[in-house]
Amino acid sequence: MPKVGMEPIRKEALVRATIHEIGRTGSLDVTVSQIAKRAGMSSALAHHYFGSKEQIFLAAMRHILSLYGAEVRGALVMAASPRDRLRAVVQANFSGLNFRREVIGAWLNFYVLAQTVPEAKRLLNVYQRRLQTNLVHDLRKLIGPRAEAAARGLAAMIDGVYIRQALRTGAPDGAEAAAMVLDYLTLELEAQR
Amino acid sequence: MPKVGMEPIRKEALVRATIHEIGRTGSLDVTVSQIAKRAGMSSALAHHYFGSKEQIFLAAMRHILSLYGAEVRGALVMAASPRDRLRAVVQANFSGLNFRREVIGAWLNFYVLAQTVPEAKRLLNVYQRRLQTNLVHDLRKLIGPRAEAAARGLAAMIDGVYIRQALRTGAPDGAEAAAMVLDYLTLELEAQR
Amino acid sequence: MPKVGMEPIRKEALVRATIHEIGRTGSLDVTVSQIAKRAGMSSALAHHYFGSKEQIFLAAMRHILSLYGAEVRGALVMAASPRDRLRAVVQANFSGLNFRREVIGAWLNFYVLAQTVPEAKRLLNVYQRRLQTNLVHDLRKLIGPRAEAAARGLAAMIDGVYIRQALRTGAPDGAEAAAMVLDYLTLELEAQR
Amino acid sequence: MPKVGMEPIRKEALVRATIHEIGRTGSLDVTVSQIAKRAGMSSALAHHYFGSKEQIFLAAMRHILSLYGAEVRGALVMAASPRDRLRAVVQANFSGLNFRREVIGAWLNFYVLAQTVPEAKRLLNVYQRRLQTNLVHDLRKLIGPRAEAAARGLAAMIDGVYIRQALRTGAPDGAEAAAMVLDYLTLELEAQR
DNA sequence: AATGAATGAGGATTCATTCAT
DNA sequence: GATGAATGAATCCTCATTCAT
Repeated sequence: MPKVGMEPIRKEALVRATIHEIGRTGSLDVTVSQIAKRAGMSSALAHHYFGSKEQIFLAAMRHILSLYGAEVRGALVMAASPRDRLRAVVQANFSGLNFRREVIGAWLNFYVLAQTVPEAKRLLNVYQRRLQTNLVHDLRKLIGPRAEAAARGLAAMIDGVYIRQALRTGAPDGAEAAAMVLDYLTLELEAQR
Repeated sequence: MPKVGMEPIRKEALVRATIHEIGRTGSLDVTVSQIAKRAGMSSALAHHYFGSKEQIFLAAMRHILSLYGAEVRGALVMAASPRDRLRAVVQANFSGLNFRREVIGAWLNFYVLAQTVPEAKRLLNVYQRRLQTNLVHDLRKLIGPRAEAAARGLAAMIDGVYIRQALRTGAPDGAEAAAMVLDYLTLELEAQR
Repeated sequence: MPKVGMEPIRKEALVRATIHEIGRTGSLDVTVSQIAKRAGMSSALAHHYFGSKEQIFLAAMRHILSLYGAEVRGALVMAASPRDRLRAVVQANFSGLNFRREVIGAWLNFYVLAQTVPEAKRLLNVYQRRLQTNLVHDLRKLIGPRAEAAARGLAAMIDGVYIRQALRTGAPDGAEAAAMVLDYLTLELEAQR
Repeated sequence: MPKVGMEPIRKEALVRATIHEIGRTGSLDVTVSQIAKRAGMSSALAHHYFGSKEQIFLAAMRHILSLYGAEVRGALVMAASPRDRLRAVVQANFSGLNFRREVIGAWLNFYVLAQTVPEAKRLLNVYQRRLQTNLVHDLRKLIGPRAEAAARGLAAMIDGVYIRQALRTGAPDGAEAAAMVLDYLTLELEAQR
């Protein structure tokens, strides 16, 4: 019987290494060899499992989006009121495994990848739509017809905070970042129209 | 007689071509040859004038930032009250030569370039600081100590709108984009604290 | 109990698959994996049985040459006169399992293989000598000293017909091919010198 | 003014080197680096001029076919009667720059190339059609309706002689090869039907 | 000023082959 | 007997950059 069951282990190692390398260099100009080396294997094996560099990148994206989704879902189970849920969603963007230096760097580069690779674009669109849906769902109960516009504003600010963090030096401060968006959320909720 | 005074002409052609190509491909993976070809010259000449690909990119960045600055200044001369000035600054981000498809694509990629090239990072920081200064200057008169935070929020949303536009298909709608940020500005100004 | 006696079965499957793949692609640029996959096993097993890709190719050659030899011998048992025997030999080249598309493609590539691999060259030389011997044996009885030259001419034409068929599209027409060589044979036999 | 006019020189050097290398190794498994090295340049330059390995191969094929065509045309100008012209065409196949070891090796491999590359197939078809036309043109005057079949036989034998020569060791003997085909030609011309 | 010529360095990808189980 | 795992060694091709003219 062959040595078996390595595939998921190797793939995960490669995905981690990819995120790490993209985050470290801040760029998609990462070689498969670099990634493979960091993951402790030959570049040939990386190709064996993923077929191409593009697929490796996409797997890394899916991983990040999946972590993100889990974080959001995790935050939501604890929230009761619409107000709490909104705050939870916002905070999930800046907590846990999400708002780490390397993930932020990777995220920025995925936006670039999406300019070229249709599947990357699709994945980002899925992410955006989910966020929008999540926000609108609760906003509507609180501010009615203005929910859509407010959700777009919140989503834009979240993305903006991410991209700006990519320029900063030093460790990201998730609390500070969340506070900024939460302030905006409060304004929207308290606006009297 | 030798051709004289070609340098600024050539350089400008290269800068334009660079922005165009980055915008077109949505990526920094643009070859010097592509750029030079579009600018109507050989890649050797491009190197002759700029020395390296990195310098070409930086010149393109400076060009975009300079266009941006001019647009903002132009908008400010017509504005009288702090409120008008704030609206003018916001709108300048989404009007004229700024909020075009190719410029948006280039902008996104400059954030990536800044991860690797210190001078690019410096340039983006200058841009951010100016925007912040501009906003705070007038916000302070209207909302006092909350000016700093509000300015950061506005700047983040502006960047977020840019990055999100990069994912969209079709021509950018500057008016719609500006409206989103102006709504947020209004909220900040009307907040009662 | 271990599976026994698999070796000949596996080997034959590999040989068939090799001929098929070489014929299909019309080239020796066939990977061991492709061959093994078609033969329903892993490429590791292919190596286990044959030791190297070269040995797989050589086994395929031997297989084809052996089919060829059987076809010729089979044709000869039914022939009585020298004239009949000559016609039988010629026809055997273009009948049965020989003049099939994939075998023709493989044959052409074996000539290429023979340029590099001595054993392949040796095998093709054996084939050529046998054909020559067969033809001369009967030709001598009919046309005496001109037998050698005529045999060389016939053999050359046979090979030429093969190589030309490799360029054609569509199914090979063995009857037509045989007729061409038989016409030439008739000329040699009827020549009056 | 730039250093200029190298292109045809480089291209020709590459074509020669390609034929040499294919002939030497007897295979298409020749690397661009090998070819470029023999042609006295970097592999990058080879790509610069030809774009791809396939194009280099095709250029080599065209070169050989063009030499071949020139040889045939050269032989025809001196021939007067149909009989002379036929002999001239046959002999041209085995004289001059054609029936050299390396060219023969290349020729064989072009048949293999034609299995994969459509343009290579087209080129070989052109060659075959021209030869056929040449032969039929004069044969018809001498043997009427049998011309077509006889031309096919002659062409097949010529190709067969080539492929068989590829197996031999030592320098090709053009005279001997031509004699074999000329004998067959004589038979066709003298056949009484 | 301008460019064709030229290359070194590198990168994705492939594949025959070996190994551990 | 059988195979998934694993890799070293290639190979094609690209590209920023330099140079001679």
